[in-house]
Amino acid sequence: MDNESAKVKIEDALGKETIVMFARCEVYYSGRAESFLAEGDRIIIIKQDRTLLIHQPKNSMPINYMKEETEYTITTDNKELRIKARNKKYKEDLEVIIRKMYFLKSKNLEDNQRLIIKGTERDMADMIMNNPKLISKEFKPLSREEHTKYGFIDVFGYDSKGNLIVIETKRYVGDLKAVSQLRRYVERIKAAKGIKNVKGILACPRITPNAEKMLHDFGFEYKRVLPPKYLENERRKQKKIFEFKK
Amino acid sequence: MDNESAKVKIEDALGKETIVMFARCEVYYSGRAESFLAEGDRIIIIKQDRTLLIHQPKNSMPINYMKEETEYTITTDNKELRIKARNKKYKEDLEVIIRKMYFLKSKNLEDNQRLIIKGTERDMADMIMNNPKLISKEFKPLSREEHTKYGFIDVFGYDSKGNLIVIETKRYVGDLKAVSQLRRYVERIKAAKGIKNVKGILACPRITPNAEKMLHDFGFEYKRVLPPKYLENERRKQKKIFEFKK
DNA sequence: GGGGAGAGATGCCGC
DNA sequence: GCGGCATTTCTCCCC
Repeated sequence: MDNESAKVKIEDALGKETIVMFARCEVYYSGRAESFLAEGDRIIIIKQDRTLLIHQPKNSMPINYMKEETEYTITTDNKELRIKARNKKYKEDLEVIIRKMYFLKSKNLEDNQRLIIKGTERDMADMIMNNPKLISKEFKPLSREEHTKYGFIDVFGYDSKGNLIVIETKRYVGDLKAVSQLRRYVERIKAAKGIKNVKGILACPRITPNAEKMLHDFGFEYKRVLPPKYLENERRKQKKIFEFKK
Repeated sequence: MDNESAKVKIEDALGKETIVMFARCEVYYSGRAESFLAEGDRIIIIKQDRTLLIHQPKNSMPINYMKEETEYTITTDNKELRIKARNKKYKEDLEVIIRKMYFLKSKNLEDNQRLIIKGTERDMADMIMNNPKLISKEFKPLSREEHTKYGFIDVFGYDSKGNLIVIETKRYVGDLKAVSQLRRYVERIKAAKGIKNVKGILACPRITPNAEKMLHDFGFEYKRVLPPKYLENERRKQKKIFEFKK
């Protein structure tokens, strides 16, 4: 395909059809950072919302990209096709210099579906609210997403001894960051209420050794809790996979 | 294209060529979480390293995906083409049920280039190491990436009054997390060295109000520092963009 | 729009 | 492999 035809095709499709190209190109980016990618073969996608994605033939992340509502200027001569992309909102500029267009295709795609997802940290906190015994027999939950100046508490409550309880949940591994987060909330609650009997609990399936050490240094507790999806997996181990489908 | 031909094309290209499809499909995923995506038009990509990407016609993130080294099983009948993807390492499964294959293309792409990038947090810390006056006239840097049990310190040093200095850098906005991080390091240094005269400095272009409050609560300092790329931008404001293109 | 935090985060580096 | 952490993070929610 010659450069002039490619230019026309892209301009006609922009904002109406999703465009996919295989092309040999180099890429310049300037915005939140600055980057340069030397010549190589890539997949270039311009979506219907004017999102730009440039993918190398390996790895899952795009090597360069621009967000939705980007403006495009296409220029061409005998040797090159240049796609200049500018996003005013994010103050970003990107230029693709295409040295060889192997292939270009565009099509209007219709898709208004949203992903339905289960097994998130939110589900985990909800599970604890609904079944506080997962933390302990004494735990009484009060609220979810309690707002403090120093952030939001996942689950907030008290126990039979009159202690306030701050719970931070993690769906996978509790790490140093999670302990820091918990500490911030516990101290904020102590300061805000002017009391000292506030306990911190980190609820997650696993914890790193350093995080556990730090947790104990500050007098907090680790409570092993599995996210809801694992429980479901337990229940249907004998059943076949994907049975959750709707 | 009939399902049987598509199946053969995909099987032939797998691991050798990058495959791009426009297809009407639904998607099931089970692994770290579980998800379902009802029928719609999407771009499906299988890269040469067996990475799978499914993109809707809007937004920059893939709606579903599988990592490199995924194994594929393609099955078909008159009505559907099913792509079953399994990743043993990450214990993830995904299934794409294609109801309409609009288009399929594959090609071997050659690309061994790596992105050259400037203006990262690492560059910012390096800049402070090389030009400590950006922090203050008294600051003397000692090391980058100093390791402690509670994490790595971006820039570590001392001042003319004999205080140790811990600097945490952020390339954009300093937030509560950044202050927590700084605090962790300062306390760790105090504990490890058994001393009290350790100062914490958060070096970044901007800081959130709550973070600034927390910073002052703990006796730390905010030092406004711009990442190197902004400085370069200043220098070449009159020049045309993309001149950095090395 | 800013602030705060999760994400099927991913990717990088170090041990 | 795990740990710790930045990311052109992105996305969502709430004020």
